[in-house]
Parts: sequence; structure tokens; C-alpha cells
Amino acid sequence: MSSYEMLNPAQQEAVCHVDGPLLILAGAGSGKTRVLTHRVAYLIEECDVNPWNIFAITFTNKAAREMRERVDAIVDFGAEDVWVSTFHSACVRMLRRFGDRIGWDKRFSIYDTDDQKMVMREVCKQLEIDTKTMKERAILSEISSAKNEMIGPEEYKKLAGRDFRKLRIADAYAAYQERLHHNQAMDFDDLLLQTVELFKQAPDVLEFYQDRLRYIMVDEYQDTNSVQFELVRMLADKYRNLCVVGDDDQSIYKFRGANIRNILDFEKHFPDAKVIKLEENYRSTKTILNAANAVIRHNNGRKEKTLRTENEEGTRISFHQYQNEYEEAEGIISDIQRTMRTEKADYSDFAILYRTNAQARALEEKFVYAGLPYRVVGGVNFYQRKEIKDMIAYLKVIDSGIDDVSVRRIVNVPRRGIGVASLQKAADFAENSGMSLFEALRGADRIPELKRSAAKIHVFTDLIQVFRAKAEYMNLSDLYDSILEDTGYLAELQEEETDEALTRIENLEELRNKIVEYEEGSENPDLSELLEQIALVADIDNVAEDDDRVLLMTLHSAKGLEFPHVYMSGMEDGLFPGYMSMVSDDPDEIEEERRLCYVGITRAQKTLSLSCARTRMRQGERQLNPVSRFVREIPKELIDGRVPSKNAFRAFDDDDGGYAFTAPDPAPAYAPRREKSKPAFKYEIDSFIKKGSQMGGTEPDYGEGDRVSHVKFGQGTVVSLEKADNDYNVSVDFDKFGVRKMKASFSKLKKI
DNA sequence: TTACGCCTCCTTTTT
DNA sequence: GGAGGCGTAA
Repeated sequence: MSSYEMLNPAQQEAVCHVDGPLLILAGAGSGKTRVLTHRVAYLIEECDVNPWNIFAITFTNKAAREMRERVDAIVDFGAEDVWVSTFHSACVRMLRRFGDRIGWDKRFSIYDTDDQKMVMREVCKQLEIDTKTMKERAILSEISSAKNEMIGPEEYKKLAGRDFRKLRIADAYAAYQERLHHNQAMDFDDLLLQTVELFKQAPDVLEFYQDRLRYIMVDEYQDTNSVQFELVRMLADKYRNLCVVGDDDQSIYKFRGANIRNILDFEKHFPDAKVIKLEENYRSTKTILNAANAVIRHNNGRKEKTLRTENEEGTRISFHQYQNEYEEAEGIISDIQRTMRTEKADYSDFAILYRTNAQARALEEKFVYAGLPYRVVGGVNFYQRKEIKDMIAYLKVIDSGIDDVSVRRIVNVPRRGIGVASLQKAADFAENSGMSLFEALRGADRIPELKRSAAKIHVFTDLIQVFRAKAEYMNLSDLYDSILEDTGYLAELQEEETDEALTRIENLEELRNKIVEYEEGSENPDLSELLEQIALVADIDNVAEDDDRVLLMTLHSAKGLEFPHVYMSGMEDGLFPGYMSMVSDDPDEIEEERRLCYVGITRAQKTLSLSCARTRMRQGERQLNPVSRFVREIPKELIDGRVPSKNAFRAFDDDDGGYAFTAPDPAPAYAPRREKSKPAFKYEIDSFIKKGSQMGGTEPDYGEGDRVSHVKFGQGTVVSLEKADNDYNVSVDFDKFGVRKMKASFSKLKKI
């Protein structure tokens, strides 16, 4: 039985509002998850609502899982019937069930951005679009925006008018959709859009879900896009029990189509909506909250609100400007170590946040060097790695051979002597006869042009057929093992005996673990479902609560999380806020960056530390960056540390010992591209910062018995070191990975 | 057909 | 700095 007295009056009001639209404006740390979970409990326990009729939509799978756990904990009975899901997962589920009503195979596959790009490449080739002047990525992002506004190919074409560029994109859009449908594949945007389409074309399906999902709750409402709004509007149209929770100040996904108007105009769409503001913060110290309020106040067009807290004053926010990103990383790490010594803290009490994934590299290097446990969230996604994508492509083809992109990916991996020429012939044949590529390959001996390679092609198709037969009776992990073995994929890697191959094998083992994990957690494991889960996970979904490591992640990934000690690194104009937002005509761009900053600050419970680097390596060039304007928007009295004057480049005068810089053209290196031969400015100071970041020379400075540190494997002890060719073979017993043999020049081991 | 190497291009964030 | 694309050589 849950107790509602523990909630403050505003929270109680939100929990007890049952019928009709409700907008909860929940400031950061104001206990909105508490409100949502208690509201679910209240509906079930006090209002006799059938749990089956409750639908809660969250932003990430992790949030969904947490909400489910918390609801389970406070509701005695029936909590498992509440449907808690992300938009994308929910749509997949509905489409798998009813998608055939609008012409989709129930086993449609889901394309990630790489797959999309492959399709677009083919489209561009077909339409003779020059990808030098119009990038595939650019076209795709245009299409994505269109989809987010629910504009289909025909309408897009109409809207294009006489704009040549847009007309070309319209053609590409139409061809792209055609190919997706031909492959029975949807991209992320389609998952939402096609569900709306399903509801439009099959009113009975819509009504089925309206009756089923009578109480709808949407978390992180400020980050919904127009399609998601439409989806929710349709579902809630019959019973109008829609409760949305959000904070316009935390809207940070405009780039992906989020429409901040959804929350700002909620009352226009639902004139009878009740609006409740949660303005008491239970998370942060007064100091941190004051800083957050001060920063966000610089934005216009927000829903007026000011967070307050009864928490203690807390310590001042620390600020430090370092020489470069490596010193910044070292500074943060020694600060963490100091805090660990003076206070009782776990590693998992610390998080380092940054604007771009690339910033993780320097930090990671120094963490390895220092031997502190850490975890980088996001970045190069596990599921984007070559070997993982290959295996998933095998699984996809086994599951359904309609998807040409996956077939192309693996038809010659490992090498079977099937070249692009043969493949093109088969693709042409498939095109002309309206069959899928796989079907064409299967009948290769009947395609005259393929006579010579038909035998090789059949090796592939027979292999797939065998796997399909095996899939009927084998469990998924055995099937996976069989793929690794029978294709020779694993053997090929094992023979390679390089660091890289070893990492790949580890990744393949990791994928196996995930499959086993899925099998164990599912009542009725199924290949299609496995693939869909894989397609829809975010890296943050995999962060375990009980894992005692420092977390490194982007500000975006940190949304919805909280940590006792937060470091915001790379507080530099040009990086954060990003250069593009600084020069943009659209003032909302810089405001979105500021909201991101607000999100970052409000993640902190006890201490907040800001840092930046004077110079930073970016895109192969060393850049000089002034301190972020956001730092200066925080009142001085809240900050411990000197914030340089606004004329930031003067800060270089103090202590740079002989390294004279002239104030550069303020345009960073990636600004409107100049002729490549003469970059505007390039600093020859790399050698200056190399200390600790790289070794150099061929003679290792370590020997048998020495402790060394490796970028990937962490610390270990040198077992043997011997001369070979013009290099050294070194064997190291790593604390966490066991004995590894490697080339000294390649391994970049560092003596500790 | 493949392997290697040079060239080019990077939005920044992610379901 | 690094990944991916494309062209050339074997």
C-alpha cells in the first residue's frame, strides 16, 4: 500500500487528478517520477482502474524499467499489467500485431542510420544524384524532418515548389520509401509515422487501443515530436485521460524533431487541461540550484517558474581552466581521488559530463592511466561495431530474407569470392523480376549472367537455409554459436591474432551474453523480438545501478539521472555552446544549448565542478577556446575559482612560458570551409602537450616485471619482452584481461 | 577480385 | 585524428 502523505501538496494534487487532461510542469529534481509512480498506484488502488488500462510512455528503456520496478514496489497487485514502454517499442509492438492492415509484413525489420545510409546511397546512384554536392546524410536528415512533421513524399514534392534541391530530395524521398517498403524495413521515424498511418486507415484498430489504453501518461513530454503528439492525441481522443509530465527548460532534442510547442501549447490543444507546477527541488543544494536558475533565466519564451529548495546551501561551484584536455582530465581525476579520500563516496557517485562524445577519449586515457574504474556511456555504440552488425545481419537474413541491405552486408563476409559485379547482376535480375535479392541469389544457377559464380553464391544461400532449419529447433544462443562456427567468421578472427581481432572476439562474446540474457528474461524467446530489442536499445539502458564506476557521458545521455558529484567538462565557447549555435540566425539554437547546460547543472546533488581547456584537439587541429559564456552567466559569488575576463584570449598572457599566440580568427577550424591548403590557423604546439599522452621511439622504457598500462586493457605486469624484426614482442598479464601478447610499437604501453 | 593506400570530410546530441 | 570512400595495382 502506498502512502500519499509523503507527497507535497502540489504532488498530491497531481497524483489525485484522475479524469481529463493534465499537464504537470515538473522542474528538475522535483520528484516527477515519484508523482508518476504514485499516480499509477492511486489509479489502481483508489480508483479501481484496471492496471491493464494504464499506459506509461517513457523516453528510454532504462526509465521504463525503473518505473516498472518502482510501481511494482508500491502497488500490491496487478502492477505487471501496466504497460510501460518507450514510444518506439510500443509502436513496434502495435505494428507487429496490426501492420499487415497497411501492407507491412509482420516481421518487418528496423533500419539504423547505417542501413539508412546504404539505402540512400543506392537511391542516389539510381537517380544520379551527385553525393558530393548533396550528401546522403543531408538528404536523410531532410527526410527525417519531413517525417517528423508527418509530411509524406507527395506532399513534400508539392511543398518543394520550384526549388530544384528540394525537388531532387522529393524524388529521393519517394525512391527511399519505395525501397524501404520493398525491403519490408522501417527507419526509426517510420515506426511512429506508420503507427499513426495505421490508426488513420484502420479506425477499429485505433479504437481497440483507445479502449485498452484509457489512462495515458507521457514522461519527458517536452521532447516529443509532432508525430508522437499526434499518436498520443489519437489514443487519448476517446477517454481524454491524458497526463503529460515535462519541463520546457529541459527540452534538448530539437535536432531530432522534438517540438517544444507540444508542451508550451498543451493548454491550447486541451483547453480543459489542468496545469500543476512542481517547483520544489529535492535533489540539489541551494548553490547548485541558484546557478541553474541564473543560467536558464537568460532564455526567452519559457514557462515562468523558479525552482526552490529546502536543502542546505552546499559548497560553491568549482571552476578551473586547464591548458589542454589532458590536463583537464588529470585535474578532474585527482579531484575525484581527493574527494574519495576526504568523504565517504563510491566511484558511482561521480559523473563526468561533456557536450560531444569525442571528449571521452582524453578522459578515458587518463582514467586508464590512473587505474580508476569508469564506464563510457554511448559513443561508438556496441551495436554499430562491424562484427556485431555482421552477426545481426546474419540473424536478420535468417529471420526474414526480404531485407536486401542485410543480405548485401553478409553475402561475402567472410569472403566467399562473390564480388560486386556478380552481386549487381543478381540485384538487376531481382529488380526486373520483382523478387528479393535473396530469392534471386537462391536461383542463381538460373540466371545466365551468373553462370560462373553461381556455385559460390549457393554456398551462401545453402548456409542460410541450413541456419533457417536450425532456427526451427535450436535456441537462439545455439543458433548464434552455429553462425559463428559454420560461417568461419570466428575462425578467421582467431587466426588473425591481433589486438583488434581479440577485441572483436570479445565483442562477439558480449553479444552472445546479451542473447542469453534475452533468452533468460523472456517467456517465449523469438528471433524477431530479439532483433527488435537490439534495434531499440540505447547505451544508457545498459548501465547497471550497482556498478561502482565513474560514469562518463554526454549531457544528453545524462538527462533524467542524478549524481552526488557532477563534473561538466569542456565548458568552452565553440564547444559548449557549439560553434554552429553561436553563429546561427536562429536564437533558439543557443537557447537549446543553454537548456542543455541547465540539464547538466541540475544533475548534481552535492557538488558541481566546471572545467575547460584553453586548447583542445578537434578534428585534427588544435583549437584555442575561450571560456563558455554559460560559466559567466553563473553569479560570481557562487563560483570558487577565477573566471577569466570576457576577452578570453588574453588569458594566454599569464603563464604560457614562451608560447606566444596572436589572437586568432575567431572562426574555429570547421567554420565555412576554406581552401584546404591553408588553414586559418594551426598551432604547432602538439609536442608541448604530448607529455603523458604518447610514447614515441621504438625502444620500450619498460621491462619484465614492470607495471604498465594499456589504453584498452588497463593495468598489468610485463611477463616477457623480446626483440623481433624491428619491433618488440611484449607479453603482459593484465589484471582484468589476463595475458596478452602484442607488438610494443602498436600497444602503446605506458610504464607506471 | 581484393587489398592497400590516398583523399576527403567531418555538426553535436539519439530513439 | 580517424573513418569511410574510391581508385589503382597486383
